Amino acid sequence: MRYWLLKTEPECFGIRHLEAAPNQTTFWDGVRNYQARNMLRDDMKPGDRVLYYHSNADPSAVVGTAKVVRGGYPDHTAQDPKADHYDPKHTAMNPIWYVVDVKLDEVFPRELALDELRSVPALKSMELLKKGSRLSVMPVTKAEFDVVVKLAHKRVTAS
DNA sequence: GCCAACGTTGGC
DNA sequence: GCCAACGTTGGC
Repeated sequence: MRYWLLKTEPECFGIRHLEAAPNQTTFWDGVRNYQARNMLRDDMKPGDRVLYYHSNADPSAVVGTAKVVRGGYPDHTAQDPKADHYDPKHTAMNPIWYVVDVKLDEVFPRELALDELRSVPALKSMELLKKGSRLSVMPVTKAEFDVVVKLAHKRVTAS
């Protein structure tokens, strides 16, 4: 089993959208970057765990967890000329872009904003926290995943 | 809105 | 295959 971090924008497909989706499941589409595509297509398998991250948010934060329920399969939205991420080079015969299905695990009792994550020594080498890391899919270690989940459940004491 | 950090494109 | 120009991402 592997561990991942997926980025969404809260207004676009935030964790509340996932929560409201039928069966709390949706396909995670719109990736148009080859490195990220390769991970979706080749590496993400049912049962993998996912940290759900909100980017361009106030504050940007990890807000919950999800599970991969279906591994990479072609992103049909790439074939829709009206879709945001339409790509004429993508066809049913020769798909370029891929999606996975994810199902909500948990909305964290509290968000873990970037600055808080940065303050945790165990997360120092987390991909998300590296300068210039822009991929919307990135691998996370089991240790990092566990630390983040634990932290989200830790009661915050007034300082 | 600024800007750094990438990725992609295309001329050569 | 190099590299400049351009586009996008995303934190701030």
